[in-house]
Amino acid sequence: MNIGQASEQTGVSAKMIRYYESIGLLPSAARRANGYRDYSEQDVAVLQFVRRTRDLGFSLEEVSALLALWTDKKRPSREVKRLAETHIADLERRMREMRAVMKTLRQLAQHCHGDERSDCPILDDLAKPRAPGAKRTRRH
Amino acid sequence: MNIGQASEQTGVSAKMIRYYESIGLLPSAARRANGYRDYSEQDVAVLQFVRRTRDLGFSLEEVSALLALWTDKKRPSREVKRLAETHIADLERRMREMRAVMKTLRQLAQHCHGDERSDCPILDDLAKPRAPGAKRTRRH
DNA sequence: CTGCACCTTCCCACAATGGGAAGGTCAACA
DNA sequence: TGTTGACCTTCCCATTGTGGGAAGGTGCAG
Repeated sequence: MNIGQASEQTGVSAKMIRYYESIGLLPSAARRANGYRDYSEQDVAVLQFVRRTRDLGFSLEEVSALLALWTDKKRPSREVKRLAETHIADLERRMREMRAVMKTLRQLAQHCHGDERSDCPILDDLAKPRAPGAKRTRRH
Repeated sequence: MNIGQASEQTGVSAKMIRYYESIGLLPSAARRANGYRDYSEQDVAVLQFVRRTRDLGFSLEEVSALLALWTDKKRPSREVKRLAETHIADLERRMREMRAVMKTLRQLAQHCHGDERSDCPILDDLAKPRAPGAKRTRRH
């Protein structure tokens, strides 16, 4: 089947399918005489695997590792579990950070009257030097 | 003061200060005879404002809007509050998504025995077509 | 044969940030 | 005085995923 059909069946855009192939996440697709990529049901299954793991927030690098584990019939399930748990821990850390930020923001918003008047505790507070312990955390 | 001092006092890297200036988030800094940027206490206050709003997860675009509201003495506080609340709602949405994903992942991890054996329900499950209602949500 | 929908590759853009090269400047110290 | 090292300057490149679009080939339906 053409890349368009494969895209439709998996929810992965044609653009991304080509990109995944170009970076080596996926093996080179079979080609037909006219140069069009040709996808089998097997290929579609792999794309669905990628789609699903991406939906769960795994990075392409992690997807790649999971894919390798998936196709390696002899790997121990321990590795898979470790990957999943690392990812869960990461999500937990990010959620803790977000909770703290939301708490601050809610407090700020609560004290802002939000009307025609121009004095606004939110802005006053934002202008202060940063809170102790605030970190340069990169969200991904 | 030099950009290095300004960076140290605000926690914004010199690289980023120059970048913020280049994209127009900050006005062009004053220059000394030798071409070095020269920062006043006022400038440092603005940088601290930026730093703090960034820490709270506002995008540069949102920071830009907040900065404009901050320096416009006549703006109604309603606008600021709306921006903050939009941001809070966005964080809440993302946290809901993350919670759902974590629930799925925890269930998967729980059923994976995680030992030497190779059969692994995580991978089996990931290989299935995506769950109904799964969306292509962009995290930022 | 024409038109349209598809495919191909290639380059550009985004958000924010860091890395580093190549070169100018300044202060301190021998 | 000269050198050294810590600054500063601009400029380009990489990152992570994704989309947009150009320029050109293909295939099918009317």
